[in-house]
Amino acid sequence: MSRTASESRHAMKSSLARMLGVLDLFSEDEPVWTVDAAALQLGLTRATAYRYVGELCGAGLLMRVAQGAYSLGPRIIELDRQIRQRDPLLAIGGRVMRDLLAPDRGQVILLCDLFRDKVLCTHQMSNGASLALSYTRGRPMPLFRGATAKAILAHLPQRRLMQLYVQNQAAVAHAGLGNTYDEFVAALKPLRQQGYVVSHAEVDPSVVGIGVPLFGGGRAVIGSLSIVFPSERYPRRQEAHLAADLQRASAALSAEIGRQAAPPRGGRGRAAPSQRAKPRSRAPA
Amino acid sequence: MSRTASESRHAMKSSLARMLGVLDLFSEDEPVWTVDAAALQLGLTRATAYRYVGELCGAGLLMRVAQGAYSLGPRIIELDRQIRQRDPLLAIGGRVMRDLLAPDRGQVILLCDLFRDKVLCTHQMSNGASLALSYTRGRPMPLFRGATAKAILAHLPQRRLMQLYVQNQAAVAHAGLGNTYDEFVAALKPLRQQGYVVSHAEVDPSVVGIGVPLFGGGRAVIGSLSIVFPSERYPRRQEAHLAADLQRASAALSAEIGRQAAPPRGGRGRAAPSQRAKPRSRAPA
DNA sequence: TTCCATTATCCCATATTATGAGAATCTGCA
DNA sequence: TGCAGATTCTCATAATATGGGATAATGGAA
Repeated sequence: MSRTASESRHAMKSSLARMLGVLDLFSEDEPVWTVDAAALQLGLTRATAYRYVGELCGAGLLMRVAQGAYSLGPRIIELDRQIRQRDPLLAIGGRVMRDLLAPDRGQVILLCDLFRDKVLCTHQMSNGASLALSYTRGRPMPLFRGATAKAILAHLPQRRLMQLYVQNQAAVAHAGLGNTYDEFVAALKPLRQQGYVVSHAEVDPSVVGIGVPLFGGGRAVIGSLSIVFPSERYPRRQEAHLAADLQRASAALSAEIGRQAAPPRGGRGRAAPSQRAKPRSRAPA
Repeated sequence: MSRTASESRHAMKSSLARMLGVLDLFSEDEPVWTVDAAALQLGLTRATAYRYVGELCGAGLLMRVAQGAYSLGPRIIELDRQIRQRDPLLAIGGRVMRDLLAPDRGQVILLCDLFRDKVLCTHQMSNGASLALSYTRGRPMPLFRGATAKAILAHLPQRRLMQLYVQNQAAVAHAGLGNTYDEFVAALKPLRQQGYVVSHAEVDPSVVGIGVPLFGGGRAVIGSLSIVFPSERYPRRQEAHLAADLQRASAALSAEIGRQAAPPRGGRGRAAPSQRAKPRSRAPA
């Protein structure tokens, strides 16, 4: 493992990753940054920090709101719209999600992604102005509480579970998922086998949720699909039915997604990438 | 200008920019991409394309939805929420925007950014379910039609106007802003001098809008603030009043933003970056 | 199950390109 | 008008991104 003499400074992330790290600085507490502050925080040179910020501004991911003041940029909003409009999951899942709203009992349908050891709600659907949930679009939630989260958790591969456990021992215990790794795994097993998870007021009081995992491509979980009721209107009798509906929806989603990916073939297959004639004008150098 | 022997391939954009270019591929028509297709489209090697996509997935800006299928990722949704929650413009402008909704006439308040020769609506505020506008949050709109757009256009620096003109001669003419550059500039002058722009059904039929520019830091326009009415409820009498209100709001916004940026000083100044004690754990190297 | 077409990762020498230090310039507020 | 801070430049150097192709994983079909 002889590394000539580099290390010392950067945690050997590629410069690409280092630059994207700038985006992580912008939090609810500190939504506006100075280039110098960012440089300091990330251990970058002033020059480099200016270069990064410059690039990111050029891409619209950052924006200069005033002299020495940068914040997240408009491109993010544009990209978000692109997702709302054409996210493949939503495109496919839209119908099935709407179907689940059928008998209106104040329920909300959530489509969530697994992201960085967190659950992130990416799409939300309801009949009207509905119950105030902690799960808001775009808000990362912990992976250990609530049906939405556990539906994912229960299907994570061993390796990942182990990592998660050692890094979140306290949270796991606090969520009642066991005081040892073995207990943790044992607690998840029935959830995985059952194929769906029901939770009562684990995240928000007076809220009941049913969640099922969502598989992308092969076997890997990429998120979950769940339905959430205000507990006083929760149709307990139909729990199994609802769960089955969710599972069916999830399966349809996974299948369809697999199909979307398919057609690199030249035939009639359409959908995917399909490099059009490429008329983009580029300086021919 | 001797450049040893590089050029030929990349349009001499930094690798950072090249990588971010991947994000631009995802459009409404093609929301899912194969790595190979992306490589082809952008003129990248397979290896490099995989590296870029890998990085972007790591940052959550992209996501692998299935084998060989990538789409925009959840981090974008998270960042968008961060903006909705804490965008400095919105944070400051929230109150003034709300005030403008006071006598409910079905109006909508728009906060837009200038972005890449387009107007991009970043925040939208209304009383209830309201008129269907072409201006949707995150949708880029042309710079030549509508009060929202022209309010920005009228205050762009000469250089920028010239560029814009040569690249959009047809659009300018079609918008009735002149058939020569001089006419174009002449058409904008009164709008700039008046300080606000009123438009009738220029973007959507039966819609009237009043827009004022928004200045960031120094003199540069960074966006616009506008109010939009269904034309049958438009209070023509109060046009001047409304415009003045908007201008006041805009001025307040600009001023406050300038303040936000200020306090790199150690004193009582708070707000901005303020590198806190920095307890973040980093390998001390 | 086995096979096949793709997708994805690895490897490593090389050159491209990002980097850092500080001077020079610009900016906007007082 | 002046000044402090913000931003851009310059350039030599080292770091590291690149590319080509071999290799390994993957998932669907037979």
